Amino acid sequence: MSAETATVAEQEYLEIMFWIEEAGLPMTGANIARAMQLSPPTVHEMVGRLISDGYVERNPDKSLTFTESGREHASYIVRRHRMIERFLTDVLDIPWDEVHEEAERIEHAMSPVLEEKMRAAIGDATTCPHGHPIVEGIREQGSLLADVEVGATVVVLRFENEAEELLHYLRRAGLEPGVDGTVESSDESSVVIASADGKHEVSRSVAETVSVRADPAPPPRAAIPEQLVLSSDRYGR
Amino acid sequence: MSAETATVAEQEYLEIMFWIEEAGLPMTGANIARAMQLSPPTVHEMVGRLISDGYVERNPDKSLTFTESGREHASYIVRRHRMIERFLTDVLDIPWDEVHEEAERIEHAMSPVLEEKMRAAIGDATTCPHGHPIVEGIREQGSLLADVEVGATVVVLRFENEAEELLHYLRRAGLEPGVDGTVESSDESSVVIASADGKHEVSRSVAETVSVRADPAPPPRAAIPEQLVLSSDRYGR
DNA sequence: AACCCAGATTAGGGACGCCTAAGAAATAGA
DNA sequence: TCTATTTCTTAGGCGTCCCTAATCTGGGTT
Repeated sequence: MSAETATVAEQEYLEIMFWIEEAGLPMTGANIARAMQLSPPTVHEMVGRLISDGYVERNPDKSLTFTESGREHASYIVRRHRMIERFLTDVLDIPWDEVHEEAERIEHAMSPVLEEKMRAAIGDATTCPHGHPIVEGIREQGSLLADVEVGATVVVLRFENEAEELLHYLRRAGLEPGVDGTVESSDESSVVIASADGKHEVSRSVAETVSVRADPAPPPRAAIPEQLVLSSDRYGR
Repeated sequence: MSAETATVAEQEYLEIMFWIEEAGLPMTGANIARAMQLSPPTVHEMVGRLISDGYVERNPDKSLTFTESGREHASYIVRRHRMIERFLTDVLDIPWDEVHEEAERIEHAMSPVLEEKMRAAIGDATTCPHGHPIVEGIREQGSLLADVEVGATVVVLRFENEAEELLHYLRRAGLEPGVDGTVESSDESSVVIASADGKHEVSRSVAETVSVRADPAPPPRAAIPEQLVLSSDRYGR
């Protein structure tokens, strides 16, 4: 219950936890450890600090919940991260599949003045280059590309997983937020979107990390898929 | 003799040491401690690391000297710092008396890609906003404003001390690199430059931290003044 | 010669963030 | 229900970077 300001490491935890919550995954130590590639004891220790700093609470079932303050902090940090990504692509012309880790590093070294100037420089952009909202409350739910039936028209909303390897793959496939077209095929191995600038094929597992606006829209998924899972012990963001 | 890359802290030491050397002050533990506002034992310990990493050597008289590699590293870091300052003023429109500390923070969090893009964004600028060279070998020696005789014409080359408080003072006085005029008066308490846009008055002690091109030029100083000293136990940069 | 001083060095800690090893608890399968 | 797997937690460490207290050293002072 102290902390004038969260440390850099604390901010990184809050950021990851916000992603986990947003993705609908259970906010647990194990999931944080996987997402951050850290050992469970390390995460356990840090979660303890986050609790004593009043950002997080432990539920009876051991899962974690943000406090009011914690969610606000986390949300602010994540939105700032996205704003920086937008700055890096729009102002500095860095490819959108390379900005996530860059933003990760510089976001903890910026003064409020620099942040303000960056915001001014990106104009009225409201999403990060991967389609996530910079401002609150404008997130369109959408559907997962993997669930859309053949023949439906789709518009790519965003990429739910920002692991750089995945983004490289998506960029090579020619997909990015805003791309629109028709689902030409969809089977166990891959999904193909046909759009004005050609066909875009991605593996089915990757299609589970791409949110789209679809018409007709598929029925909502009963259970949220583990969109973030890169492998059994590795999540992306 | 290891270190694939210097740690953030090591880089900060190398940076300060480069400034100290450039200013002609003896490179000693005591001076580093004063410049960085750290305790002598802390500095001693880190200097030990810099030595074992091959950046620095200890002379018989206890003073320090860069190795070839050390000076290269330090020079690179300092020039990158100045490039970032230029980026912050020219691209993001941050006042030049606020960019030093900002650059200090973000310079250690940038990838080579970001660095390249920043360089591209500043165009052909060759100095930082305080007049220091971004590229090697273009440093004009100049004279200290405090030494220039009344009536001489002067062009401000650079500010030798980048302590933010000093920069604020200089900015309020309307001085910045490139300003030209005539020394209107110079006494124990202050120096006044008259230029097209009005008169600029600075205290004599501050005038000892301002390098100018003067005509006629004063004779070179026998001993270099402690341009960096802010107070007995505090140096600026 | 006894002294004083700045600077260098040694000794002993501390906070933070990370780890491995190993035990405890809970959940899921068979 | 009983075991197997996963998750949580405790214990004990490590590296980096910082600190205070105290001692050592090489010059100058008086």
